[in-house]
Amino acid sequence: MVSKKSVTTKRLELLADVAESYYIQGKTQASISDEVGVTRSMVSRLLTEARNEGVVEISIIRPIITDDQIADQIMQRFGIRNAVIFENKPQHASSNKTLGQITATTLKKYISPNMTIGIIFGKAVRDTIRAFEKDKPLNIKVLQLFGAVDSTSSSYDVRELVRELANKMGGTPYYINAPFIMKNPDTARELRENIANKGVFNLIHDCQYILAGIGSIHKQHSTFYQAGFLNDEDLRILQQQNAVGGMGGYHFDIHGNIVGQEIENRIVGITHEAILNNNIATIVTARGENKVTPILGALRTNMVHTLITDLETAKSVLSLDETLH
Amino acid sequence: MVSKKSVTTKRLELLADVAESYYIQGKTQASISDEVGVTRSMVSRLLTEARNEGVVEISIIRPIITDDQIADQIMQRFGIRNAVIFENKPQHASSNKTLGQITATTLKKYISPNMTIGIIFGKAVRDTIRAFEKDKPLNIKVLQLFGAVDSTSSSYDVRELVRELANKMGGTPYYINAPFIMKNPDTARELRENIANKGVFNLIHDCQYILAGIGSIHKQHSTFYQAGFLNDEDLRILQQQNAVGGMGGYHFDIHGNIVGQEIENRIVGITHEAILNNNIATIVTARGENKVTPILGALRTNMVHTLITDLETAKSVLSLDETLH
DNA sequence: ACAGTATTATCACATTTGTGAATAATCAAA
DNA sequence: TTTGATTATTCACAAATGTGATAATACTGT
Repeated sequence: MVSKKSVTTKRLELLADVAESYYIQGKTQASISDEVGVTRSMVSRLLTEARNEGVVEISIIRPIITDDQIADQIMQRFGIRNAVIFENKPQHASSNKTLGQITATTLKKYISPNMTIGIIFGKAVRDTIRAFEKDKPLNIKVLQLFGAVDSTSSSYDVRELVRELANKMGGTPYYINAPFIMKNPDTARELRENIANKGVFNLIHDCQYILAGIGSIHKQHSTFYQAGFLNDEDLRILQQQNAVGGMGGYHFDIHGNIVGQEIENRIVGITHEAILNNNIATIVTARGENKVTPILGALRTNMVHTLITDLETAKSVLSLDETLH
Repeated sequence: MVSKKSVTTKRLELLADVAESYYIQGKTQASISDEVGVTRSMVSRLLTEARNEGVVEISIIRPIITDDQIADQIMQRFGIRNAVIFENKPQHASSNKTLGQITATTLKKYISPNMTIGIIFGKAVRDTIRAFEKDKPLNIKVLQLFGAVDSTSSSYDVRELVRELANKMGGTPYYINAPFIMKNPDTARELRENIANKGVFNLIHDCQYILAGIGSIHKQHSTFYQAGFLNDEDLRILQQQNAVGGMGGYHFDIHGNIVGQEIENRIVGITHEAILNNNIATIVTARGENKVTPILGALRTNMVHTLITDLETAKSVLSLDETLH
């Protein structure tokens, strides 16, 4: 029982010790050979063995490169306040993960103590929250802006996201205790006005920033559809009204007009008017081929403050904008 | 806009390129200097710069060392089938994380395609699932064995855990759509029999393994209490009956007798009888000072198949067992 | 205990790397 | 354009590392 495996483990320990002395503590192989009690030559050989055995893990952290020219173009063309466009690095990392990282970094620049921010969920927002690194507690109120209780089939739980971000910011989460969409507009209104949700809806007026993803309204790409938030009928209605995408509960067409009002009425969450009235800065994060049209629509609504995307997507949005004016 | 930051970024890119050539591709500094077009001396200096700037991240992966002697003692003393006891490494890593890793590894040895397994949540189980590394899809049914919908204040979401493990095993999650505990035993029974949960409860009979954490019943340590699953009154009842710990919905005293039956009756989940009858192999993972007594109680119930813990805890359990026979 | 195998030590030498100091090139701002 | 300041080059040498060949030692299984 102590035979074969035990020897291997002991060896791995030795390799780890030697590797740590060398790579982490920066000792010379000669000094390590003294401490460990083997030849210096052997230390050299142990080090290569350590790397072969996977005891040493070396990773290179590449900077995220932004393209400020294209960002300026986007800002000017659509009259938005800020744009962050990062270059895609095909071989190195997942663009979605990078989008999350750079969105998290951007968000961090915006927030300051005691702020109130809201989140409109989506996969990019999830990636942002995951990439967000905790540091100083900032006492920030993090509001869930749309209901979502039944995330059984979804790949993320909205409450959990709100909680995680609040935790990382050293703040407080505020949930909406309701489903995303109801059958009846009256029920939706009732839930918005329900005492359990009163807190969040009152706080919305204090919101300085909203972190938002953009949703597609095609079955194949819509996470909201896949998560069961929207059903076939809902999508059909939206498509009929020429919706090209949405942010949480409201939708817009390619010209940036708000459409699908009757869907919005049935949704438990912040209305698009609230965002316009309160002049909240909306930070929008999205990327990918199937997000080009939705992003263009969103930019034209004049509700976007900051757009964060990758170069590929940004270029497509610009050229699509030129085609469809 | 392209000035200062852009230079820095360019520099970081260079550092990353050089570091990758050197550390990852294993090129010599001389050959790198040719490619990049700088002096060889400069390459040497760039490499140290890269490490100082945090461009190069080196980590040493230490083997987890197990103590098979103590494991044998535990197995013999309590008549359980397997025990994995790992040595604590004070300086190197969090023991909780290590517990998760070794539990995940052990679990991986047990499972094979098309199995059905159940999970009884807890912090150690969360850490296990987080540490579990996805590889071949095994088509495993992962059952949530206890209800839990209102995890607002909890640091983990049970559904999410079930989903994540199922995903990592390439299988299917089965949820219990109910709260953990009800006020009324009849409501609990009703929920167990409810069509929405029928699926899970039927599948329990196919369960080969259960991954379980052990809960404390003291306010300060009980995650279930902190998560609002159990309230003051519940804990009081359990303490009155000399409960020392629990696994999901059932509790036991220091002698391994099942207690708190009326609490168990109000809980929506698998009963302790089901586990005994079906002869399911229960893999228990827990560690820490405040888990010593609960672990001892659990071992004495004869429902534990495998115990995974650290050396410190294992020793305490053994000596406590000698004191209290 | 012993043969056979695997591992490490020993030694010697070639490569590779680190570093100081002086010089040259580059760059930003006046 | 000139001037400081920063940054890289050049060169030379010391220090550290990699590696082959052989001898010594440790380990395994019978």
